[in-house]
Formats: sequence, structure tokens, C-alpha cells
Amino acid sequence: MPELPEVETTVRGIAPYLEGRIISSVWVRESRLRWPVPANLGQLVSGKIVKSVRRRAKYILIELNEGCILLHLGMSGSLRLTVAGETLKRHDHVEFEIDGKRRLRLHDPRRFGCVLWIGQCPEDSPLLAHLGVEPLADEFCGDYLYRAARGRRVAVKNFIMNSRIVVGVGNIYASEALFRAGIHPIRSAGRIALHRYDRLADSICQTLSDAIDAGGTTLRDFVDGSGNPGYFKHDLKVYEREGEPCLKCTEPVRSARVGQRSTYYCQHCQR
DNA sequence: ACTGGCTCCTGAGGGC
DNA sequence: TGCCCTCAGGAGCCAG
Repeated sequence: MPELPEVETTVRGIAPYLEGRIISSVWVRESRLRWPVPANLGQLVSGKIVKSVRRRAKYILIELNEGCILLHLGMSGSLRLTVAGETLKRHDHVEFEIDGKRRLRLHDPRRFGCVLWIGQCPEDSPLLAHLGVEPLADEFCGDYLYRAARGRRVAVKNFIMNSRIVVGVGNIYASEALFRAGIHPIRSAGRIALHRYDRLADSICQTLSDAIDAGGTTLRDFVDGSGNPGYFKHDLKVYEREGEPCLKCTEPVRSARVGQRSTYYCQHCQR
């Protein structure tokens, strides 16, 4: 399931094959994604030059010489570079042809993803305008989290998964970062000291960076732009390890529902 | 202003 | 073997 590291891995993988090139054709085989793929997507982007491919939160922005393609992988999406003639798979919903040869193909079984076109500056679009800070940016630090948490009673796990506060921390990495920081996932966000937020910010940053270095986490079906899985799964300390020994203290890892999401933690190491 | 719950969707896995 | 049920999850949206 694509979280920030998976999206970053995808962007790095496809950017060299898109930037400076022309989108020659577009095929939309299934337009019923999270929001309908614009019926005139082909007209809007065909013949346009790709200026840059970048990431904001978990959105992929393909900026053209006119307008911008906004993509989201939802939870089962992946983007692959391929060539004409490669067998289409079920759920290959949208395909872009680059320079008349290479193809960029969106595969998304659960259709939680989206492919939209934005005419304005992408950061001003409603989907991006209210997003919080990037966890790998300089302004993300313990002090920022501490200030944002004043007066908040929500569980800290939900707090760090709130994209208006900080983007890109999904369910897997939220559990992992809280374990690394020694903070219990259901502790109230407003009742955590500054020095513990310093540690949490470091943990979030470190966990995400490690996952990017490993090419993302392939739990079930994630593959990067070349179709390769990620290897961070082997580095997960608590996620999906219920009943197995904590790697710090050997107590069994516990699981609980926090905000309708499965959450993993160590009762002994996290307070 | 916050917070929690609902919703979209398909495929995997378990029970019988 | 096959059917039914539950669960997984990103994030916008809405009601309280």
C-alpha cells in the first residue's frame, strides 16, 4: 500500500523517463476512480511537454508546459513504465504514451486512486491547499508538532496521521515511528512533552527515510516504477507482529484499534 | 474548532 | 470446491 516512501520511490523511478518529453497519447480504460478521470484528459495533455515530476504529500504532480496532472495511488495503485504491446492486466486503468514509444501505466485494483488535471498552480488546488508540512522538510521538528498539539485530545497516532498537521504518515509508519520514539499510540496529543515530540519528529523522519532507502514497503502489492517490490517490510519493528516478541524488551507486541485502524505497539516500551 | 465515523473498492484469507 | 463473511486502508466529507 503506497505511503510516502512508496510514492517517493515511484516518483524517483519515473521522473527520468518523463521530464523533458512529450505526452503523445492517453488511454483511459476505466474512468471510475476515486473521482472520475476527466473525459477530455487526452485533449488536455496530449502534445504537452513534461516540465517536472514531483511529490507533494502522497500526490504525484506531473507538471506540464501547460497545466498539471495530479495522481494519487490510493492504497492499491502503482505506476509502471512499460512499452507498447505489453499485455494489459485487469485494473490497468489509465495509460500515458511518452514520445510515441514508452508508456506509463496506472494499475489500481481498488480504485481509491485518482487522475486529475489542474489548470492552476497545483499548490492552490483544493486537494493540496490545506496540507500540512512535509515530514522530510526542515520546518518539521518537535517544536512544530508540540505547538500544533496544544489543546488536542486526539490520540497521538491519529494526530500524526492527520494530513493537515504533517503529510505522508500512513498507518504502517505511524505505528513504527511511535515505537521508535517510545510513545504509546493512544496517548493524548496535547499531553506529550516537547522533548518527546523532538524524539517523535526524529523517528518519523528516520522511519520514512529508511523506508525510502529500502525502496518502500511491499506488504501485499506495491511495486515501483520498474515493477520491483520494496524491502522495508523486513525492517518493520511492530507492524503486523502481534504476539511476536518486542525487539527491545521481548514482551509480546500488542495490537489494538485506534481510530478504526489496526495499530501495533509494545505496552512495556511505549508510554 | 475538534473529533470520530462513514464511504468509496477489490482481493485475500478464514470458516464451514 | 465453493460460498459467504470480514478485513485491509487514504483521505475527503459530514454530523455532532
